[in-house]
Amino acid sequence: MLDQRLVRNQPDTVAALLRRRGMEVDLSGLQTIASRQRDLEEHRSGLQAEGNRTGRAVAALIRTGARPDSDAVTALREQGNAIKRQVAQLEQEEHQLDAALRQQLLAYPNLPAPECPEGASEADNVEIRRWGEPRRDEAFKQHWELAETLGLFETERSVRIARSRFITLVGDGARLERALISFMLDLHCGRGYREVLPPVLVNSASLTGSGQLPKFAEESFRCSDDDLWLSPTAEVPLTSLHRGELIASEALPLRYAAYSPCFRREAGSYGRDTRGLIRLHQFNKVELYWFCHPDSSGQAHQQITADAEAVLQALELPYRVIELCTADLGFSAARTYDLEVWLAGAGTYREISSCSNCNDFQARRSAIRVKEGKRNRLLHTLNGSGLAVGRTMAAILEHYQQPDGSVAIPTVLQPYMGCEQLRSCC
RNA sequence: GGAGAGGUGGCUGAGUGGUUGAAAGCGGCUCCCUGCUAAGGAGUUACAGGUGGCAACACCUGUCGAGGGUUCGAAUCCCUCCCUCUCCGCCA
Repeated sequence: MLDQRLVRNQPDTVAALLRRRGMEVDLSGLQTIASRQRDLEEHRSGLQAEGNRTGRAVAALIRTGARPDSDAVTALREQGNAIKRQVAQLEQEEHQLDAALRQQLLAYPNLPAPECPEGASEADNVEIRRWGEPRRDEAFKQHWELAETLGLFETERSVRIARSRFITLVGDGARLERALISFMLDLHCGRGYREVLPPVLVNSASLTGSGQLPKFAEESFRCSDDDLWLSPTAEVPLTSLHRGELIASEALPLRYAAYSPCFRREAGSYGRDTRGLIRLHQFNKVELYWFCHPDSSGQAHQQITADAEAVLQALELPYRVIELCTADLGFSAARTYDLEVWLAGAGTYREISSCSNCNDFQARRSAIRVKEGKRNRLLHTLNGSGLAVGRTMAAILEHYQQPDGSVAIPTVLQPYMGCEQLRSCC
């Protein structure tokens, strides 16, 4: 959520920053509401002060022996009633303004960081670095072809169970998925992250706190009887893990690694990535999440990205790091690095992780602050996939495929798999 | 799901209509004292919004689970909701 003080005092600055994201907005209406709300609050609290004085005057009179039904007391009571009526009227208007203000503020995305490269579309994203050597061979198969030979998942039968864009992993496929999850969690926990296994159903307040609501309701599956939603990413429960809290600065940074299944409607992606593990309504992900001091989130962003890269490096999968330009930033992010893994079969780099600094955007929505001496400040939050598990499996299958149709298991995964390669079993 | 109990500051826990934003204790912080340690003494210690000030800070309003209501005045009375605990039932 944007800082309403910033909107009130410097609407032009805010509008200019939103313009960098490609949004043409007129904030004058919002500013008017914010200013009126403040004026109203000032007026109302002054009246309430007067009412409080009236109440104290009654108490003083009664204490000094005046009868409760005496003229002096009656007069004060009427005065109190008159004030109360005025306050009630002002409060009603103020509540309406509060609600309108919050509703509008919640709909605006985060402001891009100054370092975020300007751009008009994803074509303007900037490649930062590459790691590893992509394997290129026209004969390479795509991961779903390999998976079919190896018997790793069921496609048609998954439609029977749920519907399209759901997958059922079986045999070595199921085992490989589980191995990847364990491996990623072990790696991150060894590097200082605390493991979390969060609820998969989350309430509306949690989705609002991390930025999915109110704008992106159509992207999530909803259990409408209960004000619960299937979480689209562990970022949602992790943000709300500390929602409403005031945290001692010595406790920061808090770093969490959470495995969770993720559920997304993928509205508007009909026909894209219809085969394989790339785009599903349900997928597994290990998510990294930081609550950090507002002065150190820039550094933290480099670190969380490096932590996600560590997974790809350990698996020896070639990838590149892309910095998203202002036009391609997610709603809550001020700055984002995407990791794109090389898919040898598809012959292309595909997003496998997104590491974002959300600065105080989610912290303001979720009221998460740090206590620093006498002062309280909103802290900063960062999130990064470490990694999307299904896409990691796809990359492994394509990168480690052998001419004989088998797939080698990366060395670090072998203890988790109990084998060195996947072969057609049946 | 049924029956009961309860939600007060960082924590424990008083408080049933009038300077109670809240006793007391613990914890934290500052200072003093004592070779060190232990112990002791004094003070201080909630959050949000707003106004003024360069600032330290001062002042106003709100907040005792949330939202309504009664009253000149509510932590305290009434209503609704949420949550926690205990017992029973059900269940992996």
